[in-house]
Amino acid sequence: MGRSPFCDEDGLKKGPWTPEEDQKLVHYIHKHGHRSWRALPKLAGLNRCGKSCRLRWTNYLRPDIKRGNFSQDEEQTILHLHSILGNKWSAIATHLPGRTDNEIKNFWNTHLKKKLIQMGFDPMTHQPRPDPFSSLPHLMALANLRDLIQVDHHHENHDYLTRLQFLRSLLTLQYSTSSASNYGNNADRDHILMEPYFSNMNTLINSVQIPVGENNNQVSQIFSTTSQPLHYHDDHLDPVEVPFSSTTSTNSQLLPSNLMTNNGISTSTGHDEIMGHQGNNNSLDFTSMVIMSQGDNPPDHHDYSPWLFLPPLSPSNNNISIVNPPNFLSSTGHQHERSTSNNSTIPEDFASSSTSSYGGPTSTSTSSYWPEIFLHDHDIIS
DNA sequence: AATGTTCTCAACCGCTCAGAT
DNA sequence: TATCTGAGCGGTTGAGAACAT
Repeated sequence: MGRSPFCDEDGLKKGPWTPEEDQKLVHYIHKHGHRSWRALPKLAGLNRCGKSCRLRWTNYLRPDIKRGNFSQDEEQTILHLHSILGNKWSAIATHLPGRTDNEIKNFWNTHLKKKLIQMGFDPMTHQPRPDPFSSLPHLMALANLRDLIQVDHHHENHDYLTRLQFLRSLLTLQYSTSSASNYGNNADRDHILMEPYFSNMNTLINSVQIPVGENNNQVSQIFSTTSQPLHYHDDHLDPVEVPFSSTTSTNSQLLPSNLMTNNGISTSTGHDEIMGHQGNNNSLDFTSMVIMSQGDNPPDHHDYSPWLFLPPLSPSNNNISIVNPPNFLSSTGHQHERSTSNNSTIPEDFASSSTSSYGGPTSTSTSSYWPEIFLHDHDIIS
């Protein structure tokens, strides 16, 4: 591990230490101590800089260094101290005899941070993440999500069940990307994007109100088999609203590259954007995915917020459609009227079934600033 | 078995700060 | 007081190990 050997411009060696170098360093320090790290290498016969010698000694060669895995007690101590001190690794290390700041830092970055995230805590604040739905548009930007969502619906009370199913799909996605730790590929990126959801899974689940007296078997059924796909049965599932709050126009950066083409359409609603392919017939084709965000409502317009529809979730219908609010601005600034959308940003079969929801929040919406996501009962995977 | 991907952690880099001059 | 110097700290890197396909 570490770096390959090479020398700096002064001809001093860098990279991994050899056993011979270690021996020289240990021997010298045992005999003379290390009053001056700068002078030490020359005196010890090492072709290294003093800084490198100090690091090697303090992080590896020091006789009181403890090796091996961190114990449960040590782990708890690190978590506790980190919640108080933050990334003050040297300060934390003073409470863990035999452990170096570097070792603790590495342990934090490779284990404890992930652990906290998976438990639903912010690794920096150690607090549960607030507003679990706040980044839902980011979630929707993941094209593959649809392919991961499996619905098992047997119950008429589909509101909370659908929400749970939605969360269940998140779990699936989390499992599929949880091994990613770097930022270098799409899977990693997806995991990073999804992390707010993953990290908040418990909060998300707890946020779903299960009606008193409901049969919790439904719930346990959804979550009991996180590695098994659920199966979809019901043909008629009413829309369910999933609120989420505002995002910024940088959302477009989160879109899959296949939507960032010249055919891509960006409808700007002040701060927010919707992206999708321009398909045949000048219609928006969101068969791949759709990103949706909460738009501001300028005072002179009724509602600029686009509405995202996750339509017909069925094996026979793979479309994800976008339906515009009464008025919205295109990327060119042209204002579109609801009435001019015949040809057609609104799928005909969809428009009729969801007209009652246009033009503003429905009676069940909790906030006019919350666009609605309609999870329909045909789609989301076979 | 070969190849690709992810994880681990030793080591480096750049910066800050305290003490000396 | 201003400047210099060395030690230490936190963030980052990247080779090799471990794991997955």
